[in-house]
Amino acid sequence: MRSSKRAAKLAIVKPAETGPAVDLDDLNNRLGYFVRRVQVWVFQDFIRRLSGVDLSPAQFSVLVVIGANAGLSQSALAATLGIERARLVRLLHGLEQRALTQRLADADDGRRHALHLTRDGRKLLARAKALAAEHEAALKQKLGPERYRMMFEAARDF
Amino acid sequence: MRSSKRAAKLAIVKPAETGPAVDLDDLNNRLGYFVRRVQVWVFQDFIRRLSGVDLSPAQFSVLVVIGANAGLSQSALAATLGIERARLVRLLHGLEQRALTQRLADADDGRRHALHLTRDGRKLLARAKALAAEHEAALKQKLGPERYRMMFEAARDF
DNA sequence: TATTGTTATACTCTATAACTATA
DNA sequence: TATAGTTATAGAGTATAACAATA
Repeated sequence: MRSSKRAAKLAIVKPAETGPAVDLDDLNNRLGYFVRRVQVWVFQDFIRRLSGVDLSPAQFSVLVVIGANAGLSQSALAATLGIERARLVRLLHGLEQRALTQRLADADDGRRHALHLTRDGRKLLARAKALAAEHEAALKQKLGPERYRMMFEAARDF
Repeated sequence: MRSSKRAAKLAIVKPAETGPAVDLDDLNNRLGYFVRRVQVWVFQDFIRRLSGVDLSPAQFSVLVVIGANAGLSQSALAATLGIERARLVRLLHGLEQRALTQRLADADDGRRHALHLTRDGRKLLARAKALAAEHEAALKQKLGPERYRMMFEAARDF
């Protein structure tokens, strides 16, 4: 990726022992196989680009949703993102230790925690959103504009 | 899903505390977010449908590729599927314990293992392929024919 | 020196179950 | 009874590093 220009120019770097090309057989007809490949690329690129703010895809999505829905409960957040409530506890614990989020007492329901971003959380989220936008542009370039638009239209609201 | 007809008819089952609908904010503009949601659904459905043959998506893909490329090396298999060589070792160990795969000595290169399916492996793979085809049909139905075709065209060969 | 397969480690994610406190 | 948050556990998946055997 990084040295694609030079590699294209030199071209003598050995084709990575390409070999006879492995047959994927039935996997060629399994959409899930290719969706997974896209997803793996997305996570790798996302993690790399957000390494400066040290946020995983899951942590980023949690901050985004809290930021746009201040005061929501952990259950609501977990259900929205498809994360297990049990896992969200540790996730929030990590974010809270970094002073990015807060769990406040919910006025209406003593069982619930009202989730909020701290001032630091809002600032970091703003930086993270900018990096996530760069990641999105990279994905668009990787797929090409047509395939990107097509996949978005097909996957939206799933 | 299973009781969608009855639920639509009764409708009194309480809308699962739908609430004010959580705002996804920027996530609505992140293709990776929706790709991940599709991928999670795919894995869950796949695992459930192949529970009878007790194969994970990774194990299935390994059997398929070995089946179509008898004698290939672990490195080639790992590179093809994007699996770490180290992880493939344990994966193959599990399949070998179930007598589904074999690691034979490679005639040309003493370092390599030539991977093969056993007779049981071929038989189980045939059953698994049929179940995977059912999963594919379910995914197509879940997405709808148009979105399925669109996503496949966009994701193919990624 | 580089590659193949292997072992080991650590961390994340997923899936459960069980517990508490509130409702 | 049911729900919200928590703790604990076990199994996958991921990412490394290091090693022996072979090239």
